[in-house]
Amino acid sequence: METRRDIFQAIVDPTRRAIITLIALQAMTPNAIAEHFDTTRQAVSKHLRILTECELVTQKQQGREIFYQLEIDKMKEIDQWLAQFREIWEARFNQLDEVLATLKNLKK
Amino acid sequence: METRRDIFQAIVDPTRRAIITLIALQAMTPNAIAEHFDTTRQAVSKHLRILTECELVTQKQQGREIFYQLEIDKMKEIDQWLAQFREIWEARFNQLDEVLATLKNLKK
DNA sequence: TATATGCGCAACTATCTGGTTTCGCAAATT
DNA sequence: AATTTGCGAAACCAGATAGTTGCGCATATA
Repeated sequence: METRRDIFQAIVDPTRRAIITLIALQAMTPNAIAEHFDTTRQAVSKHLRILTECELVTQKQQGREIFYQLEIDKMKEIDQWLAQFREIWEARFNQLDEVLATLKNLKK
Repeated sequence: METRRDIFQAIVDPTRRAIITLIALQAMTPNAIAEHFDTTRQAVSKHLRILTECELVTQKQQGREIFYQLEIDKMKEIDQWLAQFREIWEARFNQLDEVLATLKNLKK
């Protein structure tokens, strides 16, 4: 198996998804994050390391505290992967639209 | 750790993502899918089982062959999760827009 | 009927995962 | 200067993951 980190690896864990949502709007310290979960700071620290390796998160030191911040643009990579399926949704939607238009014309 | 299957679990594996893309447009048999990868049919079968458990894939028997089809609507769940971040992107885009408008007015 | 083919399931294995506890370092507080 | 606080890194562990091989069953072909 590959051991390389990618964005999908980052979001597979439910705790990690919750962390991402938590820090989406404001940077937080590991301790502050850990308070939101039933787990230790060290466990959160490990999640943050993985998120950092995926470049989904950056840190800025402030005294002895480290604030972790979401690099939200990185989330767009998932959006880009989804694009291929969105095309299919839209194609089907248009097909349905045509069917409805045809039915409408037949009624005339 | 949870053992429950969710859509994120389905897409974390690169082979599984490739399978999803492969069968997005037309249903395929395990053998046909396996031909596209450097792995055995049994391994593909295991992936298909996981995808089925996630309700991302359905099967239809045709003689001794089983065709696996993507339930593309299920992919929308990822899209829904992404929506919260898309809101942030758009909010920032609008902020930028305002800044540009302000600059424009100052020039007048 | 005998043989081919397509398939899922079970057993086994190496590796990855997410968690814990323990530790040491640096910054803040006393 | 001594203690407390915030943090990451390392060692360890149970469980999950993705792959393999071997098997039995059902359908198609000879």
